[in-house]
Order: sequence, then C-alpha cells, then structure tokens
Amino acid sequence: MNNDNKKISMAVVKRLPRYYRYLSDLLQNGVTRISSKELSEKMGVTASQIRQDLNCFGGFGQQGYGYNVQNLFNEVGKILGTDHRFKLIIIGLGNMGHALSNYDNFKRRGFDIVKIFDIKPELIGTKINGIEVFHMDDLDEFVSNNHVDIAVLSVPYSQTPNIADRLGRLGVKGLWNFSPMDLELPYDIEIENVHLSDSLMVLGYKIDSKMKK
Amino acid sequence: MNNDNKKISMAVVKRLPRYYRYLSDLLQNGVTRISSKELSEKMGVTASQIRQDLNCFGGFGQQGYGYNVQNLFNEVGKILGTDHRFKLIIIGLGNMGHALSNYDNFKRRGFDIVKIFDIKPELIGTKINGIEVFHMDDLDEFVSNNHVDIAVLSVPYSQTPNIADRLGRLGVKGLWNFSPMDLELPYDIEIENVHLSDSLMVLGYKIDSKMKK
DNA sequence: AGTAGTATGTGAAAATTATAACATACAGGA
DNA sequence: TCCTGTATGTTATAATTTTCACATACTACT
Repeated sequence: MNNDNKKISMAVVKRLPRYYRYLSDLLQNGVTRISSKELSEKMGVTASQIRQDLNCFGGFGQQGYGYNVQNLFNEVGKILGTDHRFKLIIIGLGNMGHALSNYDNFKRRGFDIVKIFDIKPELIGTKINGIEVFHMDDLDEFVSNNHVDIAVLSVPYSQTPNIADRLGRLGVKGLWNFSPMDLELPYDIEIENVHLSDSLMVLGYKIDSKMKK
Repeated sequence: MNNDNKKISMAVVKRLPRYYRYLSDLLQNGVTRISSKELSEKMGVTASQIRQDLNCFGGFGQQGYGYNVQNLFNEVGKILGTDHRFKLIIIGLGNMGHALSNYDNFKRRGFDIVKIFDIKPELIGTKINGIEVFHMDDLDEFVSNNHVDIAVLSVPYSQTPNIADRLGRLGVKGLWNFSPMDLELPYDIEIENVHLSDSLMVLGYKIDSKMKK
C-alpha cells in the first residue's frame, strides 16, 4: 500500500515482532477488531506509538473502527517476511545449536532449518529433529548448490571469525550469530548478534541498581 | 567515584556488557592502555559516545593518556555486578534450559547456576553439568531457604504466567524469560525478556528490505 | 623544567525517537 | 439519512539520545 522510500528506523523494526506476537494472541482469542488504544493498554506502550509505527508501512486501520486483527496480522507478517520462507542452516551442534535445532517455533514464523553442520564424526549422518547433520567439509558445496538464506552461527568463540568469513564469501544473506563476539563482515551480509550473557548482565545491573535506591 | 543520583538511561546500560567484552579482549591481548578514539574504531561507535557513557559512572580516564584497560575493565565490571556472584536457578529443562545449564560462560560473568527444576520424573535427581535437578514441587521450599537472585524461565508458553507469578511471590529478584511471552508482574521483580524469534524476524526483515532496494 | 601534543570530561547543538494534539473520516444508532 | 461518537493518520511538540566542540589537564619528550 505504502511504498514510500523514507527510511524506517530500526527502533520501529525491532518492535514489529512484538506487535506480531500480540496480534497472533488476539487472533487466537477470537478478537476480530482492536483499536490502537486497546492494544496500547495490553502492550504497555502508547497508542500514539502504535499508530506511528504502523503508519510507516501503510494505513492499515480505519477511522472510527480501528484495526481488523486478521488483516493487521497479515500485513505485519508480510512486512516481516512471513509470506515467504527463509532457509536456514545451523553451524555448530553444541548446546545452543542443539537447542535451536529442536526449537519448532521458528517454522511457524517462516524459518525452515534445512541442514545442520558440525565436525564431530559421531554426529555426521545423524538427524536432529528430522534435520540431517553434515560435515563442515561439505558446507561450501551445499551452500553453493542449495538455496540458503541464513546461517545460524553457534560455534566456539575461536572459530567464529573464520567460519563467518567463509559464510560471507559463500553469499549467505544473513548471519544469526550466537557467539559472544560481535561480527561485522566486509560482505553484503546482514548480521544479527545474539549475546545472551549481555542480556543477563543487564538483568544483573537492574537488580543491583534497584537495591541501591 | 561518581555517586550522582542522576538517572542512567537504559540505552547506556545496554551498551555496558559490550564495553566489558571488548575490554576483556584487550586485556587478553596484553593491551594496557586505550583511548576512546582507538576503542571507538574497534567497536564501530563514536569516541564521544564512549566517553559520555563511561562518564555516567565516573571519570575513569586521564587526559593526555586515555584509559587504563585493566582499571576500566574492573570498573565496568563493578557497575555490572561482577564483583559479586548472582545465584541462578533454571526452571524448565527443555531445549533451552538444557543449553543454558551447560553454558559455562555465565560463571565467568558472575552468575552461578545453583539448581535446576523440572517436572519430568526421569530427570529428577540427575545432574546436568554438575547441577542437581529438583522437582518443581520443591521449588518453593528451596527458594525460601536458599539465596536465589535470578530465575531462568524456560518452560512452555502455557505455563509461563503461572510459574512467573509463583517466582514473583517467592521474592526472586530477577527473571530471565525465554518464553515468547512478555512478562510484566505486579511484584518488585526485574524482568529481562529474551525473544529469540523476534531477533530472527528482525534479521529476516533486514534481508528482505535490502533486496527491495 | 618547560613545552608541544594528546585525550579526557563536559556543556551545547544536532539528530532521533516518542508523545501529544487534532482535523478528518468512518461506524453505528435513531 | 442524518448525526453523534470514535479512532485513525498526521502534524506539531517534547523528550531522549547522539554527536560535536573545546577548555582543561595530563603525558612525554627535549
């Protein structure tokens, strides 16, 4: 609907998945329409922010009525790419790689894990949650011959930069990085760093700073 | 040094763990001093931001010299609470609970997992990474009689609100929530929501929006 | 010891982000 | 069909966050 080329800020984009979750919940509960005010109360944000955020992408609501939940859910989904599938590979079947491989929630959001890669001989050829485990030696060939959008990096710290660089060269479009190392590559690749320890430390800070008050 | 009561914004706090990581790296590499300019180049942020951020907590640097890496590392650590230990319990030994239990990185950051709770009979009494697994029925007694700072919530969606409420009532200080449900409780408890799917969807958005350009 | 160079801490400006305010348009009932 | 009430889209204002700019103070070299 709205095809403006005005830049959309990351602040807004980062809120979209949350809207998507709340809308999904509403749908599940059979709610068919909602106003920005009602939604704002549920989500603990201002109604103004909701309207502003949504309007970056188009006028999905109607004056005097509000938003149709199903429609808005679809629209936000489209913005987030749920109207098509992303193909993922997982690199590194350690703790986190294992957990992510078994996490079925991603599929519901449009993300299919198509293959897992590791180096441990005893894992190669096995299946985790129905997904085949290949050896890292076969990575380049697989990525070259198959459509892969995103690589999930859950390898040890020391190997992260090398493998990340390899994936960048292979032309993978996105990198979901679980190593406690920030990645920035000289390739045309989008990177999303997930630093669990960082989040935990922020929680620790919040607890401490409240005590001091 | 600086004990002002001026409020420190979350924007700043969320950057602290990153500083901490980079300083840790510098230490490891034997770097003893660094200027905000050098650090800014390494981290891909402005030198001004680094100086502003650090100055919220005190003047850790010296004009004409820069910052002593070891000292700054210690100071940022202190701000983040690494000068004392946080006691954690993990609730729910599913995929994520399992991964987190085995993640030894937390210990290095000041967080000790002291007990795991689940309901599956075959798990009770076993040890994961040296940590005992108790039954959920024993949760209340354990938390009442032992020091617990943070509960890590990695239970199924449907059970999240109930268990979260229970933990709130038990007086746990912080909640590290891995359920795709936002938590806000009427207790004096700090909450840090970790929504992996959200992060993945943002990555998906970034990939898509680049294509369209 | 004196001096040139360097880098902090900080106050002010710019940019970004969030909130408020309101004119417009539609819904729904009489 | 008209009219009141409601809720959007959007413009304007406020708040926050980031960047700039520079005076001050320390380093290090002669």
